[in-house]
Amino acid sequence: MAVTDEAIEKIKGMIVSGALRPGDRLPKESELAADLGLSRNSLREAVRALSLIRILDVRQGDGTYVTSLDPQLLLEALSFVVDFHRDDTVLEFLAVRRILEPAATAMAASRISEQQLNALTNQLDKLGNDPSVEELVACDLEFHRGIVQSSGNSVLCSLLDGLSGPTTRARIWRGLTQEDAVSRTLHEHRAILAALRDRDAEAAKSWATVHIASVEQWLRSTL
Amino acid sequence: MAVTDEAIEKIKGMIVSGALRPGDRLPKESELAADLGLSRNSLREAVRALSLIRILDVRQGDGTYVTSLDPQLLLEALSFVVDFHRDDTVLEFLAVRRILEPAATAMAASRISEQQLNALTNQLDKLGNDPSVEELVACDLEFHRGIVQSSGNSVLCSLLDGLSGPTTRARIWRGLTQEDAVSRTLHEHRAILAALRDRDAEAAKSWATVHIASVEQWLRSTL
DNA sequence: GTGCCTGAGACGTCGGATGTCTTGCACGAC
DNA sequence: GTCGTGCAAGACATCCGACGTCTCAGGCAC
Repeated sequence: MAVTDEAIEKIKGMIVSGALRPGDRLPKESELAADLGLSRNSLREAVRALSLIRILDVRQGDGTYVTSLDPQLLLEALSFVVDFHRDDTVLEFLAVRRILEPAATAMAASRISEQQLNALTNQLDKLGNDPSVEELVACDLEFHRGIVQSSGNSVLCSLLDGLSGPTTRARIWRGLTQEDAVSRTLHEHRAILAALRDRDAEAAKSWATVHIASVEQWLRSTL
Repeated sequence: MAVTDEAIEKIKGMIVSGALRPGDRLPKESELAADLGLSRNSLREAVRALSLIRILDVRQGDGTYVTSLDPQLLLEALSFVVDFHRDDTVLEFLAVRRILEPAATAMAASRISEQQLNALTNQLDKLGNDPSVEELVACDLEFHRGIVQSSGNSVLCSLLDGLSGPTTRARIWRGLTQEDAVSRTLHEHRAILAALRDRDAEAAKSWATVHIASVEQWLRSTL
């Protein structure tokens, strides 16, 4: 194994074993390189790789630190990876989202706060009845993110956030080519929100499924 | 933005835009560095970071290539990230798995081949009635992976593969501390397999839920 | 035709030099 | 005494050039 890969594993080991805790500062590059037995150049490759996936946080002029290691932060790297997927796998991502999002919405039904419900309502009201496609899709993302956050599971939330990225483009195409898509989306959002307000997990789940399935069906028919 | 980060973005852009396709070979380091306007060292940091998440594949003495970009390959990086999570978030991972795995099992019910069913049967038979805990957990992983592969969604499959890692340890603890866990697991596996053979998606889903929920419940009670 | 050998090409690693940024401290004005 | 400015140290950012190691292809011997 290359020395850089060894260094990656060793740093990973230090964190997993607890020798380095979230927020801790690493020894300076030259020291750490000497400790691990490699050059500073090679060590930097390892550090850079770990910082790309949000394990380390390097601050020029200051030092290198272990991040909080929150699921949210680490799964952020997921969206970077997901960006690379080509359009022919969008359907698979969408299928996964169709599994997760209704479940998250159902979970949210029993946990969402009045405050959050009002915030979602305001958000939908503000959008009006005839938004642009871009506005609608942005609102769509925000709406679902708000609900999923209320599921209380940060891993689930981050995962959906990462998966939603690649389907965003698909939703924009749909809005541009399918005429009733906008009004249908608005209607479905209202229905989901109403179900949440009723604390009706089953209804919320069903509406969420319908909501995503309609995108999926459209996409499947156009590919 | 640092030159290395710029390089990462530029390489990413070349791939996403299609200028570089899966399997393509990159210009040699010195050339690419010159093209992108940075030193070879800095470029190498970018390449190393992208190879950690399986975007690039560097082969010493040969060259640097774009990987296949399969969902399977890219989500493999997920397990690397997941390794960093501390035990207090295992429950959240397990909750996500409890959503995905039953859904995947249900999908498999209508698609799984006779051949695959027989393979799973053999696998369970080979394990016998009194396996060691380690054997059981290894078999458990293999069993579920086989089923999820039959769901026909490679994104789903890779995602579950990545999520299953951190819960593995939990399952081992359980096997060691809860006496009837082994026999119960064996029984549940048989039940899932029987449901699949009957092409009964609903039953398969329910058994899969029960299967995971029992681990989850035990874990929740011991933390 | 087969197999070994060799050389070119490309990545792997290293050491050092210089630039840039952050931070903390000391000094001086108010 | 307090606040603000300026300097200096520490740490990361970037670069250059050199040498080691590995892979692969082509030539040569059998």
